[in-house]
Amino acid sequence: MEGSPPGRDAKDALFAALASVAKALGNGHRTEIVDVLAQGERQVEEIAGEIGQSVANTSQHLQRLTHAGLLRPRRQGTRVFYRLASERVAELWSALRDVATEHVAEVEVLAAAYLGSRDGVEQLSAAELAERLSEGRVVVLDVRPSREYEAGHIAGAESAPLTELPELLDRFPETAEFVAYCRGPYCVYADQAVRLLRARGLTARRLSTGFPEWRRAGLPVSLAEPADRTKAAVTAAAPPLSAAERADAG
Amino acid sequence: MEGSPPGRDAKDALFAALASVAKALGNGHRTEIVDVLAQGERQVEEIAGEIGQSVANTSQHLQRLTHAGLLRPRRQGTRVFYRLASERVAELWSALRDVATEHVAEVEVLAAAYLGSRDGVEQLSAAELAERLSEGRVVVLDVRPSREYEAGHIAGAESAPLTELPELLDRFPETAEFVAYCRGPYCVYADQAVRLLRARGLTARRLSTGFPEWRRAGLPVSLAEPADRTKAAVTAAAPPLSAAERADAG
DNA sequence: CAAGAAGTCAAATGATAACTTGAATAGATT
DNA sequence: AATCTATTCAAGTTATCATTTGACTTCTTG
Repeated sequence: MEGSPPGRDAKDALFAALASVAKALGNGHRTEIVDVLAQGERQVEEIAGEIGQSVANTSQHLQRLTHAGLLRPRRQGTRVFYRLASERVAELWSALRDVATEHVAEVEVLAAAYLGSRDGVEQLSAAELAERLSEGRVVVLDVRPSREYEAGHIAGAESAPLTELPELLDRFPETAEFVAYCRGPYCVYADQAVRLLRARGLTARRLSTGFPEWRRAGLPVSLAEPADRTKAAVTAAAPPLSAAERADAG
Repeated sequence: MEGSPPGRDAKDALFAALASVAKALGNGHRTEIVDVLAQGERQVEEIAGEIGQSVANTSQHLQRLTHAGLLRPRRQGTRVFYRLASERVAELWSALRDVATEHVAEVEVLAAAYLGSRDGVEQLSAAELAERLSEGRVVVLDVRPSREYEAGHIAGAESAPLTELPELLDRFPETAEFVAYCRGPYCVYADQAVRLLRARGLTARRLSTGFPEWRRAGLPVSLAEPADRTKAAVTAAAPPLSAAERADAG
């Protein structure tokens, strides 16, 4: 081997640092964490429940994500709330997910295995939904846990967590055109909601993406007051999601 | 531990598959490869030279990137040309780089160590350059190796590889406003060109990003004919970059 | 068909990652 | 101060990764 050109070590170090961010995302549990945190901040135990891992292990994953610059923790008493470091982290996650969807054939198979057959689950793009919404022609159902709805939702959407969905249906005319959405393209709630509605003979589709993508696209939303201090206190006072609520969420 | 909720394994498998793409980018040499291939296709030995690694090792990295869906190889005789699987892969790389730049403090330090002091190297955004360019007020210098210029460059730019830059300067008026660009924000060529020009008392700045970002922004470019077959033959017939040309490129 | 060139494969080694378990903080509550 | 709770730290095990070396395959050229 001939001698390395000058700057080789510095260049390697620079690119290794750039790659460190990808490394942090290079684990299924950690991508799941980012996906959850794209909906809003969470404390360690809640995240552990979402990803089905021990608290200790989850804590280590959270540390790695934090050191990689992807998360920003916030202490409050004995609790630590984690959130994405910025909106661009959510954009990075979307870009990653889209490339994987487009170029990794395996993803399609695994998505079908997780979400169930998508035969009867017709999709709708954000642009299409925005148009129909402005014409008042649809009933939009946010099927995420109610806490996520409260933190922010598509303007005009109704909160309809899956468990409560059947009882809520009386409110709407049978001829309504329903659109369900949840956390993102690989969130099961929306698929399940559409299947439930269609099984009752109603017209229903799902938004192809989720709330974070909708908001980033600059489409109309209703957000919780950005008064962080007081809002944070309220959030902390609320009970964490029950095991039933968070189990198997996507 | 209580039993896992149904769908947990399937969900883990799905997110692991999504994370596999990040894993592929989670190595400095592989991010360097992606950065190089964002300029156009290359054969294995050239890539090995660019990243300063053995051909065998480079080949393995290329395999990993390919299996992750990020690259698409093309055989031609005994040679194998690698290219990015799609434009979105380049977008993913940009998103990753931007998040790292924004949130990893270390990057700034390492960039300074690699690129040298940026005190005298003023930057210019793509939007600013586009405006000045349309008014004909600047001389735009593409300081990448000439082969990359030929594959595609900013409309109106002159090819000025660093080694030839000094001799080319006679062509331009001393009062000209120079803007240099190369592969991306962490490409050394542009910084070196700006320092060289300024040392001669000329007015020079660098484009803050690089050619791939310019093209993706939809700004005006000159591209080699997209007649892939014939063009590929021509490219293959051309000699690979010399060690001097590719050494220390960024 | 033999020789050469470009890539890939396979085995071996040292380094890093993921998860579990049990202990240690740090702030809240009594 | 003593106790409780949420989170983090530390150690240990098994698995995966990066790199080198040398052999192997495949296509081209004489």
